[in-house]
Amino acid sequence: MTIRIRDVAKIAGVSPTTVSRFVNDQIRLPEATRRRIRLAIELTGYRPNLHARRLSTGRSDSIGLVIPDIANPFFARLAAAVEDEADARRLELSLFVTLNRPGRERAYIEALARNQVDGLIFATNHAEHDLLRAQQVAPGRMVLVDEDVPGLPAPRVFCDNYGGGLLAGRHLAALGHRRVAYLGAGPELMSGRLRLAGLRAGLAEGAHVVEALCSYTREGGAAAASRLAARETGVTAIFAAADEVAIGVLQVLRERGLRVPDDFSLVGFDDVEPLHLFDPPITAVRQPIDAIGRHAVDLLAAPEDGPERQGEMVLPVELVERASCAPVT
Amino acid sequence: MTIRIRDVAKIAGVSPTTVSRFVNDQIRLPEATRRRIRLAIELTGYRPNLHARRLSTGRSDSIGLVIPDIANPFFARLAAAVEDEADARRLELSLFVTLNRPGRERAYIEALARNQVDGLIFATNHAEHDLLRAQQVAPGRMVLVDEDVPGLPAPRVFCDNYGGGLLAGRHLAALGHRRVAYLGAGPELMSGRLRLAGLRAGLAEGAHVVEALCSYTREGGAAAASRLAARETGVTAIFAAADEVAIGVLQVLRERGLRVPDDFSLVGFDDVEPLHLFDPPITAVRQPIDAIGRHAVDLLAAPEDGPERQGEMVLPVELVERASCAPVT
DNA sequence: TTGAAAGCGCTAACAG
DNA sequence: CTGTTAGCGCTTTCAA
Repeated sequence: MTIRIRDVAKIAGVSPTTVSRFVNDQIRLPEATRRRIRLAIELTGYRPNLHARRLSTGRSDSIGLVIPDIANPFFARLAAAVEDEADARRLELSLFVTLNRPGRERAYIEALARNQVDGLIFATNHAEHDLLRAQQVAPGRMVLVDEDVPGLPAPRVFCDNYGGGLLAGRHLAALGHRRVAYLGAGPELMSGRLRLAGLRAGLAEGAHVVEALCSYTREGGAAAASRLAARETGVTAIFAAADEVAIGVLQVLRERGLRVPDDFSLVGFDDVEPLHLFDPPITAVRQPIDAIGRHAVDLLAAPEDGPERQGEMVLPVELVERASCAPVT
Repeated sequence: MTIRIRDVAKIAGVSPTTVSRFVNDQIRLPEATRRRIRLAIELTGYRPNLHARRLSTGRSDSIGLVIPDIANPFFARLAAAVEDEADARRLELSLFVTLNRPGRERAYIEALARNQVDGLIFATNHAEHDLLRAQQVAPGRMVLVDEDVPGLPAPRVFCDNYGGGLLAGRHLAALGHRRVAYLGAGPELMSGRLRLAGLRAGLAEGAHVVEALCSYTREGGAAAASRLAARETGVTAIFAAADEVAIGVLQVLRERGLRVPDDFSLVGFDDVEPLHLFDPPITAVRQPIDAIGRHAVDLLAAPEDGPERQGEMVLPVELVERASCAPVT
């Protein structure tokens, strides 16, 4: 007992075509007819069947957001931005969580290929990119955010990773730090490569950086911090290349009775956690997450082959100074 | 130049029906036939068209999660749990964010009515429920979580709000607090009503609670704390009925040079933020967020009219003691 | 300006 | 066990 478009048409005394055009707002009708159709719709409680429309048009007016983990505040914020922009464009948003599993990443690209969604905003946090590169992705239907997948033909929206590292490095250098630890992703990830390079560039000539590579998670940060503590490195400051890493570091430091900034200075990256309420408030590089999300949706919704479909968009970061960095004594 | 099921069928020398059944895994075929079909699919790169399937079956194998705000860590965690369980059941997840706007809430219920999704997991944080009650919701297609909508015919999954308040109240009572502030939603919301009632019940006979009602947001918490500070209440402890509220409180307290727990004891609710790293580490009632999410999906996926389709599920909470509460001096 | 008719690609009765 | 046939409900070309 579903109401079909032809039921409405019959009642309104017009053809299904006319009702369809009316509903989709692509026809100008005499007021009398408008009223009759409107009435018929009201009367029957007619609701267009989305699946039928989608089959017919081949579009779904929906996009997918592919991220490693929605419980991670960084991606949650990104999702909020994407959702808001998508909603403004009347696009439905599907949430695709990968947990960094290649199988899931492939499945979601597959979903795109099946037209389950019209486009994909894709963020990945792991280095096994061969799987992705092998996939055929229709042009204009995918945009990469946060992290690069070399060779994948899609526009990109990143923050200024190098600039962020640079800001952190200079800040630490100004405080006199000459041995600093880098905790974050390795060079196989663009973000790791760039943040580290920026850090190096920002530090004083001849300064030394100790690398303790880890994933951008609390566990990763904690493990890296433990490894670091086990060695005699002479490090006086720590650059955690993600807030989650900083949290892991903080946990380990606290367990060992080490204090920030007295024993180590610390700077984070992302600035999405309530870092200002921590003990101590944490200095961090702030990512323009909202802008990243908005631009990504923009690119997906932009007219095919527009000029902005190409290339890479790099958004500026800023350093938010708080109380976790002190001059070296 | 899309590959249709009949192309595959032709190549494999069978009927479309057979291919359909094969693809949907609802037929046992001679190995030879299996191979021919598999080969044809491989050869053509055939991908079933989801929209066609959905139109044909009337199902979409997708559910929607309706929440106020995905950037709120509580809902982000809930989303993670829901996503995980949905994925395990091969259900697609649409993210519907309302920002507590009644218009959006209605739109998403509408999406359900249109079969855009098969079911809805619905969380709302505001009191204007008339709009919702007015909507017709097909039975078994919606489950309420986190907050109640009186009169809406759907199963419910909540945490033990009363029990949480009780735990907080007893804890504070044991420390000798006799004047405590409640910061959170008012009685129009089930959570507010129950958490407050629990708190009252947990406190000592004759203890006094000062209500400073506010939304479950940082801003709400900050505003309520400011109002509270402006009055001479003699309060020695604060029960923030959500982590976000506690964060707002902490901000205001810090600005005014007030200290926790020296000047005020503080207990939060949810325990989803990294409260253990705050200054000081915050005591809080912990919600079983993952369980809530899983059960919600369960209920949606459960066979129609199963026994568990009815009624209300209340999941236990626990008190996580940290350093934000001190005995009253 | 309006409508008839032909799909969109798949599934599921029903018949063989 | 396999295939034929008739839709699912909408959009859209094309003709009137």
